[in-house]
Amino acid sequence: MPEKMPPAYDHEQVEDKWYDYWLKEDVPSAELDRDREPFCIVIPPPNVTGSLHMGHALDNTIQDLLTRWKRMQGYAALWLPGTDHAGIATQNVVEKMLEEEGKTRHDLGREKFLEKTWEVADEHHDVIIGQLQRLGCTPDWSRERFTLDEGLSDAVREAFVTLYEEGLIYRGARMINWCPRCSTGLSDLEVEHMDDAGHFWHMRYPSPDGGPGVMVATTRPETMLGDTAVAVHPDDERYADLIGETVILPLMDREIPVVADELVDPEFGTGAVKVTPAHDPTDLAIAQNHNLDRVVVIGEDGKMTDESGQFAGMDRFEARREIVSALEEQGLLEGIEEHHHKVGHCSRCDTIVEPLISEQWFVAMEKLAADGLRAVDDGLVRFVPERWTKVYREWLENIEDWCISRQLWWGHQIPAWWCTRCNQWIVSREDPTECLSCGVTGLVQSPDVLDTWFSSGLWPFSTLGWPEETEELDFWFPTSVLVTAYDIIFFWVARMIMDSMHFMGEQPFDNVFIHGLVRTEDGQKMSKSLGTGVDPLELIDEYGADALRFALMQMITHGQDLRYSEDRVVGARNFCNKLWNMTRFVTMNLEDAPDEKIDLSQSDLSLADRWILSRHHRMLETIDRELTRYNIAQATDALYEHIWSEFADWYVELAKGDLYDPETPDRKAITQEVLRTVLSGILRALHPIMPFITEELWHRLKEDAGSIALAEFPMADEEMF
RNA sequence: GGGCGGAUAGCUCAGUGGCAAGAGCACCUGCCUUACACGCAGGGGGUCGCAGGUUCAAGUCCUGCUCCGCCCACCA
Repeated sequence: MPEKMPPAYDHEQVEDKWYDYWLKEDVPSAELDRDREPFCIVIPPPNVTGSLHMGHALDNTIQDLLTRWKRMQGYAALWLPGTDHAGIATQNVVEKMLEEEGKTRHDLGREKFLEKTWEVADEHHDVIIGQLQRLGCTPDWSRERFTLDEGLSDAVREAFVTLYEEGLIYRGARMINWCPRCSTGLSDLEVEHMDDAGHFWHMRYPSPDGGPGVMVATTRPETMLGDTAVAVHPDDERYADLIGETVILPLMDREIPVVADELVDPEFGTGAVKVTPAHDPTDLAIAQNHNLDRVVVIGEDGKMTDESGQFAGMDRFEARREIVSALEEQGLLEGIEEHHHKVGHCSRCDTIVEPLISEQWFVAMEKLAADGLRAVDDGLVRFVPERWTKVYREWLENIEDWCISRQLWWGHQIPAWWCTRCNQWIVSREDPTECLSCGVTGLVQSPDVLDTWFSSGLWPFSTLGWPEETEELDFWFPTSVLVTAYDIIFFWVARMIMDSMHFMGEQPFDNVFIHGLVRTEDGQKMSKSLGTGVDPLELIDEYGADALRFALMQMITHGQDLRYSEDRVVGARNFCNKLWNMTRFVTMNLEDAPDEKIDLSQSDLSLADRWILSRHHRMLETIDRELTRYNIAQATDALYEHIWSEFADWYVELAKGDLYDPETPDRKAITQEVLRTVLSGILRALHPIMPFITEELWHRLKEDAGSIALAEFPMADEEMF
């Protein structure tokens, strides 16, 4: 006899027990079994920058649900877990910790700083794994990976060297986004363009003969110190006479030419553009058309360089103020307008980025992008919902080369060594001890590390063993589905597809299921720093993991952001209680059930029996159909509706008549069989969403069934009835 | 400047051209009926953003517009 069930479900009595049981029973482990169909999901590796938020809870519940569902259907289902070192993000977290002690990373030095970062990363890793387990997630822990572990580092090196050998990675001086605070180059994606309130300063560059010269307008007066020309549109009649002439650059007393260039928009500002080739991408393009000099006036530290005359050494924004007042004193400032414009900020530390010409490593994107486009054009990768394909396409069609080197410490150091004698880079799979050309020893490795997304791009195959030709790759690759939010389609999804097409010759995954972001009840972004974040663990403590999972799965929409509301979790907790009490009722009424299982297909079923069995079948079909289409909320709702409105409200109520009538023992036996059959089917179907309570209730039901064998739980590929 | 998404009950949202538009929460009225008050039975509440059009039939398809949100882009 099972112990008596209390009248309310208490998740705390259940959850840890079953997670330990799953580990003991090896439930998460995926067996490479060629007699079964492969199914594989690789986790979007959480950053080891902190703990998991609601978005992770959502994303990982979906993956756990899909994995459990496939596992129950008999697939060789692998959900491969891991974490991401998250280069710049983690480095920033550690730098902020040091800042509180009044230190910078340079006070520690590279080695000590990395030691500290490993400590922080390990700590966060353990928190993250604990959180996934509390959530009930069952990825195959024996295959867990980290983007900085040995195997993945080998994969990174293999990818880098191969691309270099193919001429797809090159080093060059190009204009990039520079964060003076992080003191590193950034990729275009790592810059957030924010609509900042600024000013539009109109200033006059007079003619050498003392004439009026030309009026230019700028939002960044400090760059004027590096001007080497003024540009106007070739067809702009206002300035026709000036083209080919020169003007005097104020404050620097430099004579600079007026050039004509199609890139100038005559409608904007004064129609005359000050040209600062070293600090603006458009200006650089103009400079290249006219062979203009580049004068670097802003350094990597965000301070004015020695080329800045009297402003040398000033912070760039201090210089801006000083220059404006200096121009004003000289009567050359002819107007200030309020001006809202997009200003690039470092996505990690919010500092205003500075466009600089810098020597960096780049990935040439043209060929890779073509491969990436082919993947969707040939239907190798399918986005769900389909509309994201267009977003993906448009990004790839307009892509620029990718700056992959970072002047940071936390990450994969670039496998390139400088030979001072030959003045060339040696890029190699093995750490070279001497120059391959001249044999000189004492080569120095580039101190730079790779953009963190370089390693994540390889994730779907590096985690399965690439560049080794492993059995795992052969069996599980391409993986089945990638589950992620839309905000990293460019950063990550696109790069995985390109890399996979390039290195593996096939797609990394057949489907990409894109979901939205979890927002607060009033639609704000959830953010720890804004205090709008909700900690999934607190909800699990209060309502249980199953309630949280169920609520999240009910809220999923296709690529639409979802608003989190605690009411949903309360509702899901109530649903758990309903389920608990349904099972309590059924087990109480099964105590005197016959020892022999009744074959319902040979029984004289009542209308109610036939109705609930048919509804039950319909529900199972709906689940399968909707999950196949990634309509997770629809599947979840179908369960809820069937369990509560059909089974509990109607069948269980109707069953009471038969159960309590001593005159009709045959009827009662059939009813008992139907109750047991439908309830066990419900528990199985619900298990991928609510694994803890269903496992508990299943075992209670099974115990109660005595000698009658129920199909093994949670395997559902056996006969349901 | 380009692109995308949304606008359906007080709130959050389902709704895959066709029975009288749905759910959860909230609200109202009864019920502690021995599985469950985290519950049961019942109820009120919507000109489906606006204007046209296609169709026997439109919340659903087409066109235009309004408002909200997001993404991309080197307009100084």
